[in-house]
Amino acid sequence: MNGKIFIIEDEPSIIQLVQHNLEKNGFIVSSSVNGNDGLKELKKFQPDLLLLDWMLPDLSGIEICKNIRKDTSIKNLPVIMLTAKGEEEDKIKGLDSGVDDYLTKPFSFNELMARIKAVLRRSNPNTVSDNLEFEDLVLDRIEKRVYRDKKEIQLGPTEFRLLEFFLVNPKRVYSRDQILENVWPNNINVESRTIDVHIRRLRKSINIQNKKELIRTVRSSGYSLI
Amino acid sequence: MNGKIFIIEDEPSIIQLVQHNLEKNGFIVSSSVNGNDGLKELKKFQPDLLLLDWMLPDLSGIEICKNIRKDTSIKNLPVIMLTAKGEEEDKIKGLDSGVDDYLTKPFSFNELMARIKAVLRRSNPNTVSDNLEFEDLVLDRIEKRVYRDKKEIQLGPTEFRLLEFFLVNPKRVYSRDQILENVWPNNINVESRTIDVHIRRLRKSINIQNKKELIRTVRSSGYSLI
DNA sequence: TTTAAATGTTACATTTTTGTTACAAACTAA
DNA sequence: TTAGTTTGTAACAAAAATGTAACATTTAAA
Repeated sequence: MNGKIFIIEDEPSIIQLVQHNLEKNGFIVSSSVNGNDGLKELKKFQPDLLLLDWMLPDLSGIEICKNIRKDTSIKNLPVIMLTAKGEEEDKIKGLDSGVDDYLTKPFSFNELMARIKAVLRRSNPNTVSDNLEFEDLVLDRIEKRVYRDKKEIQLGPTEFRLLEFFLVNPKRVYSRDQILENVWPNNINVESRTIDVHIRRLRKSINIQNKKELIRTVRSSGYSLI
Repeated sequence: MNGKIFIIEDEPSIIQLVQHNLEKNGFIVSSSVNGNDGLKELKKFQPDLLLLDWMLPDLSGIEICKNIRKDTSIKNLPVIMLTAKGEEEDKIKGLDSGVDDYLTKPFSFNELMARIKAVLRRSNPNTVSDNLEFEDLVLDRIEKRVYRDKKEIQLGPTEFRLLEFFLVNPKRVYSRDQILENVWPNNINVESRTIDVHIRRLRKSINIQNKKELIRTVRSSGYSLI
């Protein structure tokens, strides 16, 4: 699970509890204790979902939600409203203001988590593309493509995995053993010299004229990107 | 407000109440009192949303929902679960099975209405057109037809599901395992080699002269549209 | 400068993966 | 039923990827 969640809620204890648990679940979380600041920071933070308290010192959650639905840049932001108001008419008012889901306090974190997942599943069906980039090199894990200087490069499977591995920590130097462990299927035995050959093939593939060499050899240590 | 809603619920009094009120609100409604019939009629009816009871004489609502999420032709159908089970763990189990929202009986019609609107607001913008398109390829899910370059193409059932699956995320590369999971009926075992043959058949079918190949082979990874 | 170790480069046999065809079994509609 | 589709798999062909050996070059230390 990954994604960014923003919280607008004036009670610090709730923020703390929710934020801590969300982070434990792999989310990146930011928050604000009032409506006006919240709206501003929200736009900077670009969350995938908003947890919104109804009762706030300045704006009400309802007003905030209506604002969001009118603002083209964040119009489709999924919102879950958290509130002590459990009356039927409150729920209806809340949902009618454009909220995606509605949860009455006190709530269990597990139910909140389940609802967050349900809402994200619906609104974020296409996982965001996760590309690995370094200088003018781009590796698209979804489409399995690699570009240098915006032009596509054809790599063999091992070259691809090798490059993918390096791109996670570009400048880090990896020993041949580390490369073997991470790039080759488990329990397979190849000589360490084999790596050199694949490095050579990868070099050949990603090299283009008038561009600097991207793979650095560190004598007696291994290789890294640079 | 318009749209089609299907109800699977074994208690006639609830069906009657909900159906009547929904129709008063401009929805077209159809229903079924058990799971197996419900699933079949559902596909014919092509609703925009499903109201699903948890406890049914044959299948449970949870099972139905899981079935829906695995069936490519109705995978994205929004589901609201109606149930007497109000315990926290039930809610979580329900939401985790792929349900979009969860409402405990007894509920007011107005709250149901508000939740229906909230779910439709979220899910409908993406589902506007039931056609999947990519370049000059068009797949009509309602009429089950496929066109290339505006001319109709005849596909076998598996070819159709395969193409439908690829068209949801055209450029994404899928492994044979992923394809198997999503395109073949559940709990069926076919060899991964079988996919290759169906890919070949699909290629043959959608290929026309002077047009580029649409299916890309990514060696040791799988296939994608391109 | 000399020497040994490390790394670069190339070629090639082997293995793996994929394409293609054919065929029998399962399924469907008339 | 029967005739026609659809489906899964086997078998072989073709293509691509892989590992290793052999030799060349570079590097760093003596």
